[in-house]
Amino acid sequence: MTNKPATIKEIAKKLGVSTSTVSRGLHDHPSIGLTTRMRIKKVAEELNYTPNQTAIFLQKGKTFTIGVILPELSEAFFSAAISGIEDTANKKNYHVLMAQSHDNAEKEKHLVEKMKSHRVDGLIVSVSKETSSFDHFTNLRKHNIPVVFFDRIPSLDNVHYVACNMETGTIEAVTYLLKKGHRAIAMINGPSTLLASNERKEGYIKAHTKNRLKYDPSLIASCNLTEEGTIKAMDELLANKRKPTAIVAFNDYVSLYAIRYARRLNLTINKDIEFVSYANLPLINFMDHVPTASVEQHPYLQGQKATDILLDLLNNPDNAQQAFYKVIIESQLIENNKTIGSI
Amino acid sequence: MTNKPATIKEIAKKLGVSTSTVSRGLHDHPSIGLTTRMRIKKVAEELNYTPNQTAIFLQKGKTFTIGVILPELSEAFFSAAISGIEDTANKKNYHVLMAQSHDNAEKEKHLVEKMKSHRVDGLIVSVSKETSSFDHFTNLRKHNIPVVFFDRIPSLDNVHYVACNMETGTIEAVTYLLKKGHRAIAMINGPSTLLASNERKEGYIKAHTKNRLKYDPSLIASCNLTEEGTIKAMDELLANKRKPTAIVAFNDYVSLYAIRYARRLNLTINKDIEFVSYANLPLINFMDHVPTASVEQHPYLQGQKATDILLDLLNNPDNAQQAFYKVIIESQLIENNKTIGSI
DNA sequence: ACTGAGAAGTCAAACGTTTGCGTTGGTTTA
DNA sequence: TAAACCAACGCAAACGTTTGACTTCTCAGT
Repeated sequence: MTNKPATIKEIAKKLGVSTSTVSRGLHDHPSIGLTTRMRIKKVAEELNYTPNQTAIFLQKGKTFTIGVILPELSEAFFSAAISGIEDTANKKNYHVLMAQSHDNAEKEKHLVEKMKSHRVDGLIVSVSKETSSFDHFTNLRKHNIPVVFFDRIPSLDNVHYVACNMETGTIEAVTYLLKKGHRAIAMINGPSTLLASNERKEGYIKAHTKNRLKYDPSLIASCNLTEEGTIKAMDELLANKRKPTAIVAFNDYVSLYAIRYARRLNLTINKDIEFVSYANLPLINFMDHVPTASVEQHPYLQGQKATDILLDLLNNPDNAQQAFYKVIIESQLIENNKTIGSI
Repeated sequence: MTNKPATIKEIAKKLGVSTSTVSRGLHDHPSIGLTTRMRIKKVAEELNYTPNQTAIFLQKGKTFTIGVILPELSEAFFSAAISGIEDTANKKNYHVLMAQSHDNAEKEKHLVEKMKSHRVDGLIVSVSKETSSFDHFTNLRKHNIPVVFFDRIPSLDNVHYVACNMETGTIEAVTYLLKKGHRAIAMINGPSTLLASNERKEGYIKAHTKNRLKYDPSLIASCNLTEEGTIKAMDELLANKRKPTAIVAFNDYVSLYAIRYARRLNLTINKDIEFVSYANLPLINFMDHVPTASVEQHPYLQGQKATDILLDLLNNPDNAQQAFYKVIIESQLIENNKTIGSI
């Protein structure tokens, strides 16, 4: 008997009223008398009634669900981001349908289809590394499904996005090192295909010119973000005529690879060479030899903002087609306060 | 025109057939002629038809969606687990509706309600630390919503779960230390309310008796898993008449807190005192002073298994009420191969 | 030429809600 | 006292699919 969930019909029958009355009663519609309203709610309680959302979805043509497609949940950055998404979505009674592309363009395409057929109200996406065509996203506009991108933004005009400006953080980082007296500051950058790499480079250059120092291109090395790539880049930089005394690394991992390698070369961290990096991973707190500072990219905040934007788009559909949200979160240099220090 | 998604009705009208024909045609029902079937599919393609899942849900009384409630996504363990859940669910064309309890019992209750009204077909749960009453879960049985727990299992009979057996891993860990010559092996355990704590304790004891050593209760300290708690436990253990030369810590974090504290006390890691721990977090690879081994709990695998079980339960509803899946994954000691070592 | 059997479709109900529009009675207004 | 009004509720359509039951047509078998 408690087998199938109770419906509005049953509670209507039990009270000898119509289903419409029950529906309105449950929603406190003014045209339903107070007494019947109470009786309805009482029976609903007794029968343990919970509205069947799928029916409501069908009827309203909305699902109150937002789809999230991101590359890889196990990356700390993304799990923090989805945490932000989830929290703010839930606050507004929206649900989150999540899926990972595993950085596979084909899979990403499929996921978009799935989300579409699931009739998500909107989509939040951080695109896969390998995605080169964005048709599956632009097509969504025809279906009136707004999309908000975060962090990994497609090179498209007319999209909503929130991203972190790496330039300012980089300027901070380089300036921080300059103030500490470093003059030969190198950078291990990421692949030049990434927007984020360019921002870093720009920041690096601007920080130098701002401080009336000339920018030395040979102090910037690119790498593919793997450990081997990092080592290559290190070799390249250390072989330079101007041997760097500080290095800005693309992210905390690259930085840790580099530090590990530097120590293998018997360089003393923070004496022979100092590191600054990006991401500000929590693991930093447990380590002895770490970058002295790290540029925080606020993944949780990015998730929050992206959700805010999407929800706004959903509630004011007119906004979606004309103006485009381009929210830039300023990255921020954070010094690592090492409780132990390098003993 | 491409505004609202195309429906089965429109394609029926366009072809001058009935909606049922279209529906059947799209599903390759034998009673629809090959030619019309083709025409149907062609028009569907043209109109860019994607079935409205919410309508299907309503009609079938199933949502092909599984709900996942877990404490905290930002914990590496859980993000790995949900990765496993998501991947296997997607493989079978199920969707994942995710939510975090943030270790808050009240919130967890709410989430269950939400999942219910969303008519998820089933639930995968890792219970919050603070949950003491499990009614909101047991009630689900009345609604025929199967639940599979993983990792954090409620102390209930008649539930499906997959968990990692900490006992074997602990035995391995202690034996590992014994073989290395340690005789005073301590343990920093978690709260005794956790099943996982008991398993660790059992393993600890069994490892000793197996090796014909007597078990010394004063070498086991409990802590609340915070840094302060860990320090307290360390103080307690180090003050013992038999000063431990090795410590098995509840998880990698506790272990890192303990190591940090030990170093502050000028103890040399791996000489004065050695650590072994649980979780096998990736960050271990980057650190100098780490537990020499760690018990892997296979979060991804747990997620996979839990999903497999749930899907089986969904497709064979009779299974759900009688037999209860109790899948135990053996934990496994993994030595940390430090590429640097403690210089 | 008649029956029976597929083949190929159609009809309509059902899933659980919501909502515009009607329908009641009863009370106020002029 | 009739016209007007309002509170309180019922009717039925609609959302997009699926599916059991029914219809029509064609053709083979006798």
